[in-house]
Amino acid sequence: MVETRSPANPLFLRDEELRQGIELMFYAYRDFTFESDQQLKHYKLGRAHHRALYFIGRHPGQTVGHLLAILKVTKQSISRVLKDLLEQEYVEQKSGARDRRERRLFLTERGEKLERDLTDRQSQRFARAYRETGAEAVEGFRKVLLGLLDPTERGHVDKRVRSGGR
Amino acid sequence: MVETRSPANPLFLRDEELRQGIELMFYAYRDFTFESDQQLKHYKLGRAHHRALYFIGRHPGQTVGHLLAILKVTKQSISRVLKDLLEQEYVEQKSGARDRRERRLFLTERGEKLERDLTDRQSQRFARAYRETGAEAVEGFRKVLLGLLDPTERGHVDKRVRSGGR
DNA sequence: ATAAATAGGTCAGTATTACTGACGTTGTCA
DNA sequence: TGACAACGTCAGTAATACTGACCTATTTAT
Repeated sequence: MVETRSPANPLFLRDEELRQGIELMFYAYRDFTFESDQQLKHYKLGRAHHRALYFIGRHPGQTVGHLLAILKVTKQSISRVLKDLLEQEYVEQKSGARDRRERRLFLTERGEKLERDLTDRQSQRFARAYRETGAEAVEGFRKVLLGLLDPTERGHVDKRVRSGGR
Repeated sequence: MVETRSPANPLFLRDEELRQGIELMFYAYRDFTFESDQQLKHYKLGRAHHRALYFIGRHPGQTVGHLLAILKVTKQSISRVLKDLLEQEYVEQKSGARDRRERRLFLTERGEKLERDLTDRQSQRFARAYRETGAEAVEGFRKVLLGLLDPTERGHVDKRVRSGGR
């Protein structure tokens, strides 16, 4: 390792630069999730519930399968979370009009309120960061995050994100 | 909710913009962790082991307490991970020269090799994203990530990251 | 010299998230 | 009617992380 850390080595900057990115990503995600995780405790819910609430709110009427594809977890894993959210009436299901096997997911009023309560903290964090760094930095931020995605995912995510959820 | 989504509402862009950031962050982190998580299975280790290996490699000789402050977990939580890494001789401890209560942590040769193996995938992902988006975007990316940190953390993290681990 | 504080470890119990594999129901479609 | 798809569920397991209590070794302040 010593040689790749030598300032004389042209690989130094590159490796160092990449590691700085990795680390910043870790630290930012750590702090980004912290506040809403705290908030979730009051409701006796976990981070997985927030994720589900968020994406159901973002893509109202999506199917369970679509949610699974976004979160990349198993259906056994989401089923517990969804069960909790349905029981506590944060989420409701309607069977698909065209294909009645599908269960399309929607937030209830109550669910929308909870989702906002949880996401607001994260939004405020982003608002602060955006305000402090400016539009140009934000544009770079978005570009790099998109670049970090799996190439196969990039198209879907870009479309999903840009369309504002619909 | 409808009113905040109206294009006529000046809050529309803002809220939408913030949510796009939140989502991109989720998607990027999801993909960012996936590959090394797969790799970790071969070694029968988990993501927490990678995190410990990474930061021990990054800050050789740091104390257990320092590692805890970085990862923000409890000592009971890190102890299992550290025990595994010590047993499998990826990490070694040396008691502090000045304060012998401290156990300073170092990667072994073996540990460095494993750490590189795991982190390389993530570095390559960053390298690709950086290459595709350019230096200006990368600068913005870093700025925004720093801005997302807890204000109390920002100083420490910035210093840690910029100093290249030492 | 001794008491308090610090660094670290450990035991016990619990919760959350997530996994694999198997099986069942309902509904679509050829 | 039979294959397949969307979804749910049962059972078992694993990883991560938590709280709380208690212990040792060592440093530091009185």
